[in-house]
Amino acid sequence: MSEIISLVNELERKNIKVTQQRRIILGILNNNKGEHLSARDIYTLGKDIDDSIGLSTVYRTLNLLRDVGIIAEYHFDKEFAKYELSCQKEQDIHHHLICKNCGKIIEVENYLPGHFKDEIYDKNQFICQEFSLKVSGLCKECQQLFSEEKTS
Amino acid sequence: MSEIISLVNELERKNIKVTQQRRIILGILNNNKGEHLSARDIYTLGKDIDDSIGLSTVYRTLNLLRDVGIIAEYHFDKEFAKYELSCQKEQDIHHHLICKNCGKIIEVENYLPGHFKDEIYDKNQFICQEFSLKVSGLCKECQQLFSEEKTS
DNA sequence: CTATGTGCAAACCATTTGCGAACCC
DNA sequence: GGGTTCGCAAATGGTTTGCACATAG
Repeated sequence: MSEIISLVNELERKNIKVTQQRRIILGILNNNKGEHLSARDIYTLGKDIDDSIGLSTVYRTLNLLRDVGIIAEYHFDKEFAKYELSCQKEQDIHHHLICKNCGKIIEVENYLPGHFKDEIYDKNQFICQEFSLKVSGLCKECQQLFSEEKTS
Repeated sequence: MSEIISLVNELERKNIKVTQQRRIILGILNNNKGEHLSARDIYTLGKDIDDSIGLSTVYRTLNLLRDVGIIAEYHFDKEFAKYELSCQKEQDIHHHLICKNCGKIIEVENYLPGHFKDEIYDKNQFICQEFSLKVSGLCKECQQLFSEEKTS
């Protein structure tokens, strides 16, 4: 995992101090790509590496990384915030299907037409930096549960 | 505004009691289509109609209406929840551009290909009930601000 | 050396909940 | 009339903040 170095470089390039705690948090995010971690998850994982790390530092760091675009923050349902490294490559972009019944989150590929960023700029003069599609509905398993209920 | 009647009918059809408070809240949502109201906004507006209405009733009612699909709940940024009537007609579906600098929310038409619900079902056996696209970036005005900063 | 970051504990605040009274059907 | 809903006030819990100390550069 040498990608952590490029993440640290990105901080330096933005004139953000690279502290031990920030390095730890970036490492955790980098080792859990594709996962959606809460601030508490990251705090717990961080404790294993450096027991003295504080929860407020985790929050402050996550807010900082979000503001400079290194990580993405999601709010699924009424749950608390979840974080993951921002997608660097266009083909890494994915979206989320959220089951209204069991809360499961399924990641799916990007369904949006490639030109949609341009379309948004042409029509609204709005520069799209990030986008995320949230689809709510019923997952395969919960559909079956409901059809069983009806027949019983 | 006779649409309020069809909303009330929808409640009755779902065997949900139609109380004075629920009628008031539906009315407020119906009179503010296209707006994004917070629970507090609705509470304040409701007070003007019936001063005795309680904030917890507003929350309980909004949760109820959300669960049965009559209203949509949004979480923009770190802000608290915002609500609006669900789109009844396909062509009412819209998405949101959120400016990272000033927080302004711009509504735009649905850019997604019409067949995308089917695509999601075919590939993931997931039934799409609702979907919303959130685009973060810079609005026209804030782009100008940034370019002025650079030149000064 | 100095501005910035950190840990702790307390504060914050939108949202939820418990309970007795009020209300809809 | 009986179960649901309401209003109030108190509790909840994720997130933020104030402050004294530690640390990066």
